[in-house]
Amino acid sequence: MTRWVLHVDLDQFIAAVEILRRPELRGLPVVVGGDGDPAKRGVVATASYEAREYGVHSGLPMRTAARRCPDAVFLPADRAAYEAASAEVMTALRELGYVTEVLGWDEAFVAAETDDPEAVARRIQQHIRNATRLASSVGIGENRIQAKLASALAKPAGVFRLTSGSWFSVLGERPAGVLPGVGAKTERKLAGMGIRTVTELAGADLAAVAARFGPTIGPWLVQTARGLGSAEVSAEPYLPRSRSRETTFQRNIEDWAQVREQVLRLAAQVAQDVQAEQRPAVRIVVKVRHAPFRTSTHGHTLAEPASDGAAIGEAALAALDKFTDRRPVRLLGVRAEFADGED
DNA sequence: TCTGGGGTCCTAGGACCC
DNA sequence: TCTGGGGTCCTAGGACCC
Repeated sequence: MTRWVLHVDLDQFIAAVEILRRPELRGLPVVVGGDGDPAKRGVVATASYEAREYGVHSGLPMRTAARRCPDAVFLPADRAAYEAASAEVMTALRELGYVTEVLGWDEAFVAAETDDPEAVARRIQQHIRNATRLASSVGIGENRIQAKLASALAKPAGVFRLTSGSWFSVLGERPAGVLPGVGAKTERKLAGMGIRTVTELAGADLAAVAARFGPTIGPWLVQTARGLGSAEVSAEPYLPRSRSRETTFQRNIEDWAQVREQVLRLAAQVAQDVQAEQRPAVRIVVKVRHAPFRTSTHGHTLAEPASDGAAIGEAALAALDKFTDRRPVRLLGVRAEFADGED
Protein backbone atom coordinates (compact mmCIF):
# COMPACT_ATOMS: atom_id res chain seq x y z
CA MET A 1 0.00 0.00 0.00
CA THR A 2 1.24 3.44 -0.91
CA ARG A 3 0.26 6.71 0.67
CA TRP A 4 -1.25 9.15 -1.80
CA VAL A 5 -2.43 12.74 -1.54
CA LEU A 6 -5.61 13.55 -3.46
CA HIS A 7 -6.76 17.07 -4.27
CA VAL A 8 -10.51 17.35 -4.77
CA ASP A 9 -11.61 20.47 -6.65
CA LEU A 10 -15.22 21.24 -7.54
CA ASP A 11 -15.80 22.22 -11.16
CA GLN A 12 -16.89 25.85 -11.71
CA PHE A 13 -18.29 25.62 -8.19
CA ILE A 14 -20.21 28.88 -7.83
CA ALA A 15 -21.64 28.74 -11.35
CA ALA A 16 -22.54 25.07 -10.79
CA VAL A 17 -24.49 25.89 -7.60
CA GLU A 18 -26.44 28.56 -9.47
CA ILE A 19 -27.18 26.20 -12.39
CA LEU A 20 -28.44 23.55 -9.94
CA ARG A 21 -31.19 25.82 -8.70
CA ARG A 22 -31.91 27.25 -12.15
CA PRO A 23 -31.61 24.26 -14.49
CA GLU A 24 -32.67 26.41 -17.45
CA LEU A 25 -29.20 28.02 -17.26
CA ARG A 26 -27.39 24.76 -18.05
CA GLY A 27 -25.36 25.14 -21.22
CA LEU A 28 -25.56 28.94 -21.19
CA PRO A 29 -22.77 31.39 -20.42
CA VAL A 30 -23.32 32.28 -16.75
CA VAL A 31 -21.32 34.94 -14.93
CA VAL A 32 -21.60 35.36 -11.15
CA GLY A 33 -20.19 38.41 -9.42
CA GLY A 34 -20.85 41.60 -7.49
CA ASP A 35 -24.54 42.34 -7.18
CA GLY A 36 -25.20 40.91 -10.61
CA ASP A 37 -25.32 44.26 -12.36
CA PRO A 38 -22.50 44.33 -14.90
CA ALA A 39 -22.71 48.13 -15.11
CA LYS A 40 -21.55 48.49 -11.50
CA ARG A 41 -18.18 48.22 -9.74
CA GLY A 42 -17.36 44.58 -9.16
CA VAL A 43 -15.51 41.59 -10.57
CA VAL A 44 -16.39 38.10 -11.72
CA ALA A 45 -16.42 35.47 -8.96
CA THR A 46 -16.91 32.52 -11.32
CA ALA A 47 -17.80 32.11 -14.98
CA SER A 48 -19.36 28.93 -16.39
CA TYR A 49 -17.29 27.03 -18.93
CA GLU A 50 -19.51 28.44 -21.69
CA ALA A 51 -18.72 32.01 -20.57
CA ARG A 52 -15.01 31.21 -20.32
CA GLU A 53 -15.04 30.55 -24.07
CA TYR A 54 -15.52 34.31 -24.45
CA GLY A 55 -12.51 35.12 -22.30
CA VAL A 56 -14.50 35.75 -19.13
CA HIS A 57 -12.73 34.54 -15.97
CA SER A 58 -12.54 35.12 -12.21
CA GLY A 59 -11.27 38.55 -11.26
CA LEU A 60 -12.30 40.19 -14.53
CA PRO A 61 -14.25 43.45 -14.03
CA MET A 62 -17.96 42.80 -14.55
CA ARG A 63 -18.14 45.59 -17.10
CA THR A 64 -15.41 43.96 -19.16
CA ALA A 65 -17.19 40.62 -18.88
CA ALA A 66 -20.37 42.24 -20.22
CA ARG A 67 -18.45 43.61 -23.17
CA ARG A 68 -16.81 40.27 -23.95
CA CYS A 69 -19.99 38.25 -23.53
CA PRO A 70 -23.05 40.51 -23.77
CA ASP A 71 -25.43 37.53 -23.94
CA ALA A 72 -24.25 36.01 -20.66
CA VAL A 73 -26.64 35.62 -17.75
CA PHE A 74 -25.32 37.83 -14.94
CA LEU A 75 -26.13 36.78 -11.38
CA PRO A 76 -25.34 38.32 -7.98
CA ALA A 77 -22.99 36.40 -5.67
CA ASP A 78 -24.96 34.57 -2.97
CA ARG A 79 -22.48 33.66 -0.24
CA ALA A 80 -24.97 31.88 1.96
CA ALA A 81 -25.94 29.50 -0.87
CA TYR A 82 -22.31 28.66 -1.65
CA GLU A 83 -21.48 28.12 2.02
CA ALA A 84 -24.41 25.75 2.38
CA ALA A 85 -23.48 23.83 -0.78
CA SER A 86 -19.86 23.68 0.32
CA ALA A 87 -20.84 22.28 3.72
CA GLU A 88 -22.83 19.51 1.99
CA VAL A 89 -19.90 18.66 -0.27
CA MET A 90 -17.41 18.50 2.60
CA THR A 91 -19.75 16.46 4.76
CA ALA A 92 -20.13 13.96 1.93
CA LEU A 93 -16.38 13.88 1.41
CA ARG A 94 -15.68 13.19 5.09
CA GLU A 95 -18.26 10.37 5.09
CA LEU A 96 -15.78 8.30 3.09
CA GLY A 97 -13.55 8.17 6.17
CA TYR A 98 -10.27 9.51 4.81
CA VAL A 99 -8.20 12.14 6.57
CA THR A 100 -9.57 15.31 4.94
CA GLU A 101 -8.30 18.88 5.01
CA VAL A 102 -10.73 21.49 3.69
CA LEU A 103 -9.06 24.44 1.99
CA GLY A 104 -11.96 26.64 1.01
CA TRP A 105 -15.48 26.45 -0.36
CA ASP A 106 -14.58 24.19 -3.23
CA GLU A 107 -11.39 22.24 -2.54
CA ALA A 108 -9.89 19.77 -0.12
CA PHE A 109 -6.91 17.47 0.33
CA VAL A 110 -7.47 13.81 1.15
CA ALA A 111 -4.83 11.31 2.32
CA ALA A 112 -5.33 7.71 1.19
CA GLU A 113 -3.34 4.51 1.73
CA THR A 114 -4.09 2.52 -1.38
CA ASP A 115 -2.65 0.76 -4.38
CA ASP A 116 -5.45 2.09 -6.58
CA PRO A 117 -5.75 5.84 -6.03
CA GLU A 118 -7.80 6.23 -9.23
CA ALA A 119 -10.47 4.00 -7.75
CA VAL A 120 -10.52 6.14 -4.61
CA ALA A 121 -10.76 9.27 -6.77
CA ARG A 122 -13.72 7.88 -8.71
CA ARG A 123 -15.43 6.86 -5.47
CA ILE A 124 -14.99 10.40 -4.13
CA GLN A 125 -16.40 11.96 -7.29
CA GLN A 126 -19.37 9.58 -7.34
CA HIS A 127 -20.15 10.13 -3.67
CA ILE A 128 -20.05 13.92 -3.98
CA ARG A 129 -22.17 13.76 -7.11
CA ASN A 130 -24.75 11.48 -5.45
CA ALA A 131 -24.97 13.72 -2.40
CA THR A 132 -24.96 17.12 -4.11
CA ARG A 133 -25.26 16.65 -7.91
CA LEU A 134 -22.00 18.62 -8.24
CA ALA A 135 -19.08 17.58 -10.44
CA SER A 136 -15.51 17.55 -9.19
CA SER A 137 -12.04 16.83 -10.49
CA VAL A 138 -9.47 14.87 -8.51
CA GLY A 139 -5.70 15.15 -8.72
CA ILE A 140 -3.50 12.36 -7.39
CA GLY A 141 0.08 12.96 -6.27
CA GLU A 142 2.82 11.91 -3.89
CA ASN A 143 2.47 15.27 -2.15
CA ARG A 144 0.20 18.30 -2.03
CA ILE A 145 1.85 20.24 -4.83
CA GLN A 146 1.64 17.32 -7.25
CA ALA A 147 -1.98 16.60 -6.31
CA LYS A 148 -2.96 20.25 -6.68
CA LEU A 149 -1.48 20.61 -10.14
CA ALA A 150 -2.93 17.24 -11.11
CA SER A 151 -6.49 18.34 -10.28
CA ALA A 152 -6.11 21.32 -12.63
CA LEU A 153 -5.06 18.87 -15.35
CA ALA A 154 -8.03 16.62 -14.52
CA LYS A 155 -10.68 19.23 -15.29
CA PRO A 156 -13.48 18.95 -16.04
CA ALA A 157 -14.80 15.98 -14.03
CA GLY A 158 -11.66 13.91 -14.54
CA VAL A 159 -8.92 12.18 -12.58
CA PHE A 160 -5.22 12.78 -13.20
CA ARG A 161 -2.15 11.30 -11.53
CA LEU A 162 1.07 13.34 -11.35
CA THR A 163 4.19 11.91 -9.69
CA SER A 164 7.88 12.70 -9.42
CA GLY A 165 8.30 10.27 -12.31
CA SER A 166 6.01 12.22 -14.66
CA TRP A 167 6.44 15.76 -13.27
CA PHE A 168 8.90 17.14 -15.79
CA SER A 169 7.46 15.41 -18.84
CA VAL A 170 4.03 16.86 -18.01
CA LEU A 171 4.97 20.33 -16.71
CA GLY A 172 8.64 20.94 -17.49
CA GLU A 173 8.10 23.15 -20.52
CA ARG A 174 5.14 25.03 -19.01
CA PRO A 175 5.68 28.61 -17.75
CA ALA A 176 6.65 28.90 -14.07
CA GLY A 177 3.38 30.74 -13.48
CA VAL A 178 1.46 27.43 -13.54
CA LEU A 179 2.92 26.71 -10.10
CA PRO A 180 0.78 27.74 -7.14
CA GLY A 181 2.56 30.58 -5.40
CA VAL A 182 4.01 31.99 -8.61
CA GLY A 183 1.84 34.93 -9.57
CA ALA A 184 2.34 37.64 -12.16
CA LYS A 185 4.91 39.59 -10.12
CA THR A 186 7.05 36.58 -9.31
CA GLU A 187 6.86 35.36 -12.88
CA ARG A 188 8.12 38.72 -14.14
CA LYS A 189 10.97 38.77 -11.61
CA LEU A 190 11.96 35.24 -12.62
CA ALA A 191 11.91 36.20 -16.28
CA GLY A 192 14.31 38.99 -15.36
CA MET A 193 16.69 36.29 -14.16
CA GLY A 194 16.26 34.34 -17.40
CA ILE A 195 13.96 31.78 -15.77
CA ARG A 196 10.77 31.07 -17.69
CA THR A 197 9.80 27.41 -17.45
CA VAL A 198 9.24 24.98 -14.60
CA THR A 199 12.38 23.07 -15.63
CA GLU A 200 14.45 26.27 -15.64
CA LEU A 201 13.24 27.19 -12.16
CA ALA A 202 13.88 23.65 -10.90
CA GLY A 203 17.48 23.89 -12.09
CA ALA A 204 18.07 27.48 -11.01
CA ASP A 205 20.90 28.51 -8.72
CA LEU A 206 19.47 28.29 -5.20
CA ALA A 207 21.61 31.12 -3.82
CA ALA A 208 20.61 33.44 -6.66
CA VAL A 209 16.90 32.75 -6.21
CA ALA A 210 17.19 33.12 -2.43
CA ALA A 211 18.98 36.45 -2.87
CA ARG A 212 16.13 37.69 -5.06
CA PHE A 213 13.14 36.27 -3.14
CA GLY A 214 14.36 35.82 0.43
CA PRO A 215 15.59 32.86 2.45
CA THR A 216 12.17 31.20 2.82
CA ILE A 217 10.39 31.90 -0.45
CA GLY A 218 13.45 31.48 -2.66
CA PRO A 219 14.27 27.86 -1.78
CA TRP A 220 10.55 27.06 -1.60
CA LEU A 221 10.09 28.25 -5.20
CA VAL A 222 12.83 25.95 -6.47
CA GLN A 223 11.51 22.98 -4.47
CA THR A 224 8.02 23.60 -5.81
CA ALA A 225 9.32 23.69 -9.38
CA ARG A 226 10.89 20.28 -8.70
CA GLY A 227 7.48 18.97 -7.66
CA LEU A 228 8.64 18.49 -4.09
CA GLY A 229 6.80 19.58 -0.97
CA SER A 230 4.74 18.57 2.02
CA ALA A 231 2.58 15.46 1.87
CA GLU A 232 0.90 16.23 5.16
CA VAL A 233 -2.88 16.29 5.27
CA SER A 234 -4.21 17.66 8.52
CA ALA A 235 -7.54 16.78 10.06
CA GLU A 236 -7.13 19.55 12.65
CA PRO A 237 -10.11 21.90 12.77
CA TYR A 238 -9.44 25.18 11.01
CA LEU A 239 -8.90 28.18 13.28
CA PRO A 240 -9.05 31.48 11.43
CA ARG A 241 -6.28 34.02 12.11
CA SER A 242 -8.51 36.95 11.26
CA ARG A 243 -11.99 38.05 10.29
CA SER A 244 -12.63 41.02 8.04
CA ARG A 245 -15.27 43.00 6.21
CA GLU A 246 -14.69 45.43 3.41
CA THR A 247 -16.73 47.42 0.92
CA THR A 248 -15.98 49.11 -2.35
CA PHE A 249 -18.35 52.05 -2.70
CA GLN A 250 -20.21 52.57 -5.93
CA ARG A 251 -19.21 56.23 -5.64
CA ASN A 252 -16.10 57.40 -3.83
CA ILE A 253 -16.65 58.95 -0.40
CA GLU A 254 -15.20 62.41 0.07
CA ASP A 255 -16.65 63.45 3.42
CA TRP A 256 -14.49 62.17 6.27
CA ALA A 257 -17.44 62.13 8.69
CA GLN A 258 -19.03 59.60 6.35
CA VAL A 259 -15.80 57.63 6.28
CA ARG A 260 -15.93 57.36 10.09
CA GLU A 261 -19.56 56.25 9.92
CA GLN A 262 -18.75 53.52 7.43
CA VAL A 263 -15.78 52.33 9.46
CA LEU A 264 -18.06 52.02 12.49
CA ARG A 265 -20.60 50.08 10.42
CA LEU A 266 -17.93 47.63 9.25
CA ALA A 267 -16.51 47.37 12.77
CA ALA A 268 -19.95 46.39 14.07
CA GLN A 269 -20.15 43.56 11.51
CA VAL A 270 -16.64 42.42 12.38
CA ALA A 271 -17.54 42.45 16.07
CA GLN A 272 -20.43 40.07 15.33
CA ASP A 273 -18.07 37.80 13.38
CA VAL A 274 -15.59 37.89 16.27
CA GLN A 275 -18.32 36.99 18.76
CA ALA A 276 -19.35 34.06 16.55
CA GLU A 277 -15.75 32.79 16.75
CA GLN A 278 -15.88 32.79 20.56
CA ARG A 279 -12.27 34.05 20.66
CA PRO A 280 -11.38 37.66 21.41
CA ALA A 281 -9.60 39.93 18.94
CA VAL A 282 -6.20 41.36 19.85
CA ARG A 283 -5.77 43.88 17.07
CA ILE A 284 -8.00 45.87 14.70
CA VAL A 285 -6.72 46.97 11.28
CA VAL A 286 -8.39 49.50 9.00
CA LYS A 287 -7.80 49.42 5.26
CA VAL A 288 -8.32 52.44 3.03
CA ARG A 289 -8.19 52.38 -0.73
CA HIS A 290 -8.05 55.89 -2.14
CA ALA A 291 -9.58 56.84 -5.46
CA PRO A 292 -6.44 56.25 -7.55
CA PHE A 293 -6.41 52.64 -6.20
CA ARG A 294 -3.66 53.26 -3.64
CA THR A 295 -4.23 51.01 -0.65
CA SER A 296 -2.80 51.42 2.83
CA THR A 297 -3.51 49.96 6.26
CA HIS A 298 -3.12 51.08 9.85
CA GLY A 299 -3.78 49.06 12.95
CA HIS A 300 -4.51 49.51 16.62
CA THR A 301 -3.63 46.87 19.18
CA LEU A 302 -6.30 46.50 21.84
CA ALA A 303 -5.27 47.25 25.42
CA GLU A 304 -6.62 43.80 26.18
CA PRO A 305 -8.27 41.14 24.00
CA ALA A 306 -11.92 41.99 23.36
CA SER A 307 -15.00 40.86 21.44
CA ASP A 308 -17.48 43.61 22.19
CA GLY A 309 -18.65 46.08 19.60
CA ALA A 310 -17.69 49.14 21.64
CA ALA A 311 -14.04 48.15 22.05
CA ILE A 312 -13.71 47.04 18.43
CA GLY A 313 -15.41 50.20 17.14
CA GLU A 314 -13.15 52.41 19.26
CA ALA A 315 -10.05 50.58 18.11
CA ALA A 316 -11.16 50.91 14.48
CA LEU A 317 -11.54 54.68 14.89
CA ALA A 318 -8.12 54.87 16.58
CA ALA A 319 -6.64 53.04 13.60
CA LEU A 320 -8.50 55.32 11.19
CA ASP A 321 -7.02 58.36 12.97
CA LYS A 322 -3.56 57.24 11.84
CA PHE A 323 -4.49 58.04 8.24
CA THR A 324 -3.48 61.53 7.20
CA ASP A 325 -4.40 61.37 3.51
CA ARG A 326 -7.95 62.72 3.11
CA ARG A 327 -8.39 62.15 -0.61
CA PRO A 328 -11.63 60.48 -1.79
CA VAL A 329 -12.06 56.93 -0.55
CA ARG A 330 -12.95 54.05 -2.85
CA LEU A 331 -12.85 51.17 -0.35
CA LEU A 332 -12.91 50.72 3.41
CA GLY A 333 -12.13 47.56 5.33
CA VAL A 334 -11.96 46.51 8.96
CA ARG A 335 -10.11 43.38 10.07
CA ALA A 336 -9.92 41.76 13.49
CA GLU A 337 -6.87 39.63 14.26
CA PHE A 338 -6.94 36.85 16.80
CA ALA A 339 -4.07 35.87 19.07
CA ASP A 340 -1.95 33.15 17.54
CA GLY A 341 -0.94 30.19 19.59
CA GLU A 342 -2.77 27.21 20.97
CA ASP A 343 -5.32 28.81 23.27
C1' DT B 1 -15.41 51.52 -18.01
C1' DC B 2 -10.52 49.66 -14.99
C1' DT B 3 -9.27 46.81 -10.95
C1' DG B 4 -14.51 42.41 -5.23
C1' DG B 5 -14.21 40.26 -0.88
C1' DG B 6 -12.22 37.17 2.33
C1' DG B 7 -8.29 35.17 3.61
C1' DT B 8 -2.86 33.52 4.41
C1' DC B 9 2.08 34.01 4.85
C1' DC B 10 6.53 36.43 4.37
C1' DT B 11 9.62 40.49 4.44
C1' DA B 12 11.67 44.76 5.76
C1' DG B 13 12.47 48.40 8.78
C1' DG B 14 12.25 50.65 13.19
C1' DA B 15 12.01 50.31 18.20
C1' DC B 16 13.89 48.51 22.04
C1' DC B 17 16.94 45.89 24.97
C1' DC B 18 21.34 44.01 26.55
C1' DT C 1 31.57 62.19 21.29
C1' DC C 2 30.39 59.89 16.85
C1' DT C 3 28.50 55.86 18.70
C1' DG C 4 29.16 47.72 17.76
C1' DG C 5 26.42 43.68 17.35
C1' DG C 6 22.78 40.66 18.43
C1' DG C 7 18.11 39.38 19.29
C1' DT C 8 13.14 40.13 19.42
C1' DC C 9 8.86 42.42 18.80
C1' DC C 10 5.74 45.29 16.24
C1' DT C 11 3.92 47.37 12.13
C1' DA C 12 2.98 48.14 7.23
C1' DG C 13 3.22 46.43 2.89
C1' DG C 14 3.65 42.89 -0.73
C1' DA C 15 2.32 38.79 -3.02
C1' DC C 16 -0.63 35.23 -3.57
C1' DC C 17 -4.88 32.19 -3.43
C1' DC C 18 -9.93 31.06 -4.10
